[in-house]
Amino acid sequence: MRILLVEDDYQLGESLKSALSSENYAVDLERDGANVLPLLRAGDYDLMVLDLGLPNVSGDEILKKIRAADDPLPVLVLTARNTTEDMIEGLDLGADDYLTKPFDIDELFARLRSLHRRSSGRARPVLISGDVELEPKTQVVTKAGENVTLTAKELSVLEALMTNAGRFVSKSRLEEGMYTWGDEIESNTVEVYISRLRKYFGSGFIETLRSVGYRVKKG
Amino acid sequence: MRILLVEDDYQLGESLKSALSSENYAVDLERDGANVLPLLRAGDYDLMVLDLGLPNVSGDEILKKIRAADDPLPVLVLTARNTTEDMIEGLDLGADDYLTKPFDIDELFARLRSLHRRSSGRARPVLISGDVELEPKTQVVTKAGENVTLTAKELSVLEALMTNAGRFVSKSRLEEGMYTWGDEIESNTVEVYISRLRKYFGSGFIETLRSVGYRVKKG
DNA sequence: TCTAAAATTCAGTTTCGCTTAAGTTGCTTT
DNA sequence: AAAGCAACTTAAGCGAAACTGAATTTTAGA
Repeated sequence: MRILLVEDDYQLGESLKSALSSENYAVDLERDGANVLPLLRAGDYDLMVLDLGLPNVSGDEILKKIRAADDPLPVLVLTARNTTEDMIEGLDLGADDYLTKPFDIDELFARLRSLHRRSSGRARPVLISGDVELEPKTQVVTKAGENVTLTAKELSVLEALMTNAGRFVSKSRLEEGMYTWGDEIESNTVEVYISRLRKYFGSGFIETLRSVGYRVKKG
Repeated sequence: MRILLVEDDYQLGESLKSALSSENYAVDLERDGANVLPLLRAGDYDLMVLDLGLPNVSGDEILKKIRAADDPLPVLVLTARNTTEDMIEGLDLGADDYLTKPFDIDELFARLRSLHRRSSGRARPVLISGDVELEPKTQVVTKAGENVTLTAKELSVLEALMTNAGRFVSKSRLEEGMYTWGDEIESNTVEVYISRLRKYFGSGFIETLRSVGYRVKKG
């Protein structure tokens, strides 16, 4: 799950980033509003968290442009303002949700989960492939009803595969879900995790297509 | 997937080329800006990566001309400049994306994927020929509803045929989709893959026209 | 700070897709 | 009808890609 976090305050930005990372999001932190649109164009983000109080380009501007371009990216807006008027204005601009500082970090998490659920095809709380089930919200995984405990990265790979059940997911795509850009990794980490997942779920669970990617079967 | 890589720096050019090749792109590397337009005219490229700091003809010029000619080719610009102004100027000239040196190779990959998805996502839902369907984005192929798993090169040939359904596609055209120019291979590889595809989809699926090429029927 | 678990790297092994090559089939032309 | 050429098919070797167990490094929690 990739998030673009746009926040100019250094302190807040870094701490939000690490909090989100520990919730298992892949986070890119951007401080300069002017870079946001190019980043979005390139980035394949699932969500954006946008501070409205930016220098250079205002958050409002960014939002307007995104929506003008018909980009359906879910956006959660952060702001210091807190009057009802401001809030309504923000939502009218195309924000999907709104949070006023100071806020509770867990509330942010909850809202992000909800946003994501809403955007990624509504009522599908549980991912299923064969006898393996994954509940994204609680990150609980079961095989044939039995609980399986996975580590964060194992989950990240599994989730990427299962949300794309039936389709091949490339190695680099899987890496994207695990890492923030610039974490340059020159290794076979993905392969290792694929190997681990097969140990948990059986060797037939994940199919390999050489030099294309991996997939799990649908349903 | 064919990419035209325009980069005058020898070192960088070569290493980018090999990196892109290993990501399964067919890459042509051009060092001289003056050759770019003729190449584009001939080349059938899906993407272009353009360094702005070229000798002879400047990258800006090239971009301008391409857009003036209404060529919708997705272009990613590379440059050493990195001020916001330059970036915006680049985008205004018609670049679809922008990356400043030094950059992370994985970021480049991500951006290219995204570029391609955007440009091809526009008008290429599913390719259909008879009871065979191919979803280019996900690389999923079905015959009469049944899933068929193809290898990377098999897919490459099939995709080329199906995007040109109803028309004959020459052998060398099919090779282009699989290889980088200069790899000029004197062999019957294409024939081998045609043979394989017929095994999967029936001998009537692909029609041969001697010394012209192959085609699948439209719709 | 220390320790255990997780993440990552490394290296040896295995697998499988690509290519080649050689023999066969089947058009086409004289 | 025969020759010549293009396409078809099959099978095998090679090499790149993937797999996996274990060692090493990093991280997070006590």
